[in-house]
Amino acid sequence: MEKRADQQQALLLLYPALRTLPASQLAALCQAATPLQLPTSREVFAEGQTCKGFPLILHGTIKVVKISAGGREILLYRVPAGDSCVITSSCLLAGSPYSARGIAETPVSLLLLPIAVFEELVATSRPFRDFVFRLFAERIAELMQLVEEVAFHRLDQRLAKLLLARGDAIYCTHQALAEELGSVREIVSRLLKNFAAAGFVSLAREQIVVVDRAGLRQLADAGR
Amino acid sequence: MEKRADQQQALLLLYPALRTLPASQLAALCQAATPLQLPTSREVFAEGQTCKGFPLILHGTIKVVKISAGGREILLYRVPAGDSCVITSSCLLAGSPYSARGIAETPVSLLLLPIAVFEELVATSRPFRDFVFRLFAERIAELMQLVEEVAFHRLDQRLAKLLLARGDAIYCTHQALAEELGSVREIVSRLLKNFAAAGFVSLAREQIVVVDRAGLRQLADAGR
DNA sequence: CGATGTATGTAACCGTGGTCACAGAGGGTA
DNA sequence: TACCCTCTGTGACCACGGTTACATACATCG
Repeated sequence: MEKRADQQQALLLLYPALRTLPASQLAALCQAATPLQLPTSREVFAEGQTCKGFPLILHGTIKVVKISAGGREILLYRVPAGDSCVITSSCLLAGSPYSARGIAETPVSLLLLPIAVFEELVATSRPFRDFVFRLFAERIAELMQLVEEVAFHRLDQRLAKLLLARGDAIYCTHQALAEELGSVREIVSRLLKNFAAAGFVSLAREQIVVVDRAGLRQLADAGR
Repeated sequence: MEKRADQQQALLLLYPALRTLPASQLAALCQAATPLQLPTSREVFAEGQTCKGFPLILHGTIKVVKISAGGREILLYRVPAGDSCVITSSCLLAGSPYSARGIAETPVSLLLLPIAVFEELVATSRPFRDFVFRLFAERIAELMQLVEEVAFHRLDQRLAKLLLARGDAIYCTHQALAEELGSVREIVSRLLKNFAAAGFVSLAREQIVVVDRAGLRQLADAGR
């Protein structure tokens, strides 16, 4: 099978933790895993749902969000290729249901490892175990940081930081930025207008160009 | 050593995950661990610090908080006896520094496991591994919930929820409640006054008695 | 070309919650 | 008793950000 061999290659490139596995175990793993393709905007998992396996993401990114009663949305974190969605791991390991929604931000292809396979890997492979722990640790640190920002930082600072993290030319709608921040479109538009007036960015339809990174940086870091 | 035997007893009671260890390994573990006593308000770890070991808490509770530039504080979670501070685990496993502060809320006694011992336990003991994973999973779920609440819920709702979780008679200052919520004393006082006016609670110095749980509940759950 | 849908600009309005500045009140100690 | 310290009450004030309600711009498609 050409296809399957390619898949193994891709897997090893993205997940160095799997490189130390004996070839037989790797083959067994690929055998047992379910490959899945998800279109953009497809819901990967819903809040309150129990979970089916441990996903290894090969292409694309998944966003994990909380949605408020009023329909507002906030991004908790992203899961890019090479990572796995720890919220899923959470469920696997604690047996608790999901507490957020996962949505494919791009077309996504992933391998879904059955729970039994996952548990065996964690038990037998030190690199894989380290990989999983590291994922947990990073998510926890990110989430703690997010709590601090939501609780203590003004929206303009959070928006500035978001823009800085996105590179110099950002192609997305104000609505999308608002959802990432847990706010609403009008406010993001207003703040962006201020940024433009201050010469930090220039605006066009579905496009924000960062002109003065230093200025934005200073705003984002004000009072820390 | 009487003392050491007692310690092992306490450990097994609080940490069922350790019960399956062979006696020899358990003894070695207790041998290698450093017992620590911390007074109330002692800082257990600071933000940005790298970490010394994996703590098993025998008595008391530790609170983990973020502190804003302006000195305001928000509680991320508590670590009671029988748990371990996963933020520490995080650091252990990811090698990253702490991203929050830990403070003893009561007098605390704990055993600090050296990293090597912790890693061996995780590698060899399925119950211990499950225990650690479960801690991670629970913290992540809690933190996601916290993000949602801070981002989308009004302070009166969050305060109501906090009171409900604390039982019928709550002995603490408004300042302490404010710090738990990431707010300030004046606002908590104002909201409590409203609660009292609505007949939900009765107030005295360092004391809040919940009179109408149903009323508080309804407020806390409004719009979900 | 006009029509429709999506993204953006923008103004008026106001509720929540944070800041500041005090005034009392309760409780312990000299 | 007088003193002091902590906790609480309270009012004025205001900034941030969310809501509502439109008006425009821009793009795609029939």
